Amino acid sequence: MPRLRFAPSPTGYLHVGGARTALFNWLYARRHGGTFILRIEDTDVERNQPEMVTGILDGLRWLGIDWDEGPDVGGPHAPYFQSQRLERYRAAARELVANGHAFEDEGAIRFKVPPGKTSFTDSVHGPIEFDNEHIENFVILRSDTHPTYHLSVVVDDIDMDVTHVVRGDDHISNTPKQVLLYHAFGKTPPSFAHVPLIMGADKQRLSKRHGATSVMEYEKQGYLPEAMFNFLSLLGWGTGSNDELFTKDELIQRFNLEGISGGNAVFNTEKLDWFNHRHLLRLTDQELVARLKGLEGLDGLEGLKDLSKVLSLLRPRCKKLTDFPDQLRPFFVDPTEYDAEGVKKHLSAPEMPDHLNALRDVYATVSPFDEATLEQTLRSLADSRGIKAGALIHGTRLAMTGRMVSPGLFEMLVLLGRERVIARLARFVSTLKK
RNA sequence: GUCCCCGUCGUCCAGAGGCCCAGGACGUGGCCCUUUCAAGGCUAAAACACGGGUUCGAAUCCCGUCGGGGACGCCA
Repeated sequence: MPRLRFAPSPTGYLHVGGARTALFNWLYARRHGGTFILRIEDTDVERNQPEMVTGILDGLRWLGIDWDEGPDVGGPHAPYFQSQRLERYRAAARELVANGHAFEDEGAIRFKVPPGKTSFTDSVHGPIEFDNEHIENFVILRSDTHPTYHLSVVVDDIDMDVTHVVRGDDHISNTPKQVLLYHAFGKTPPSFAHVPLIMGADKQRLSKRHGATSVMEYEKQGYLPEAMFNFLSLLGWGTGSNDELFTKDELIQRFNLEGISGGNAVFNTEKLDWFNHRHLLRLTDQELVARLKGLEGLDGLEGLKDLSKVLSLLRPRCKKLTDFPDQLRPFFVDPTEYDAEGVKKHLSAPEMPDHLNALRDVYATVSPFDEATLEQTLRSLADSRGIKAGALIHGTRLAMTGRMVSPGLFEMLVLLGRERVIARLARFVSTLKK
């Protein structure tokens, strides 16, 4: 059974690049019934920020990536924090010195790179070969007796029986050093898959100046984890088909290392938005309400009359969760202000208040109070008064929402109910007369 | 500078010698629907970096050039 790991160092939040790497590892492990390990590489005392561990864990959990071994859950190879395994690395370094594979140098221990070539087969890039003369005798144990990255990953990956290393492209040139270490320890290297990096719109490596790069930032902005998951998994990987909209399970079924592309991928927020919209549409009402919980201005959402109908009216108009509060407003409170431009555009005719009054009168008694009847009523009223139905519709929309844009008017009227419709019309007319 | 990776529409992905005068998606334009805004339907524009080979035949293989990215730390 394959064993894979995601090994972040807690020097910052979980960014989309790291998340994508974790995702591929997880997908592969789940696809093949393997094990997914989370290991914290916190050997750099200087840059390490312990509080970031929580941030990274939260990011993974939000995406729905769980781990079989690692922090919180433990496992047969605990501890999963490198800072707690220092003795192991020191022993390993001593072993290499004893073997003649490493030597002391100003208090540090360096690996003795042998002459020749070092090669490995990458699942994404195929065979890759480096001439050892381009590899310096690299440090494996610092003079403060902390291990360097190369030593700790290799020792841990050996100890933890890691079979597949899936990581960012930027590690390709580190790989020969690590392969050399495996050989020095008398072990066979795992298989490697180096996935392309995620770039910003300017094709530069993703960084703060590209705006949101933290996974949790996307949660704040109203993105769904399943949408982010779907989007990220298809950044640098293709299923081979033309379909793109997938659930997590579908992605697991399809995932394979061979489908990972060799070139860098640009993070396209517009496409993320589209994925989010589509996944939003797939949510049941219950799920949607649960996701919406906690957003400002949505107190009492669950008790809203005809909630399900209201939501289906708004769904096509929302890309993100954060779009809902604003769209939902008219269903919670009467408008207190009316779009000035809209009033000017649609209510400038002096007889408009009268028309709206007349509409209010018929709406007060019309029955049934349903879409078809309301529309018919409005249209024949407009007819008899010699005005366009559109004029009355726009005016009524302003009265109901205070705005120029809204979902379909008649659908809204029904959901608002006779009382509110009448009251809002009356209020709007009195405002107009002032 | 040295080494490594990569190079198909603006972007993501398909294409693993003839099925490709290159396909899907996002975005963009147009049309339809329509009470506004969305959504939806239809449709259009849009790419094999360049130059040499190999081959009856190349987006697909080889070489070179150019371009992009990455690595060259007692960071990970």
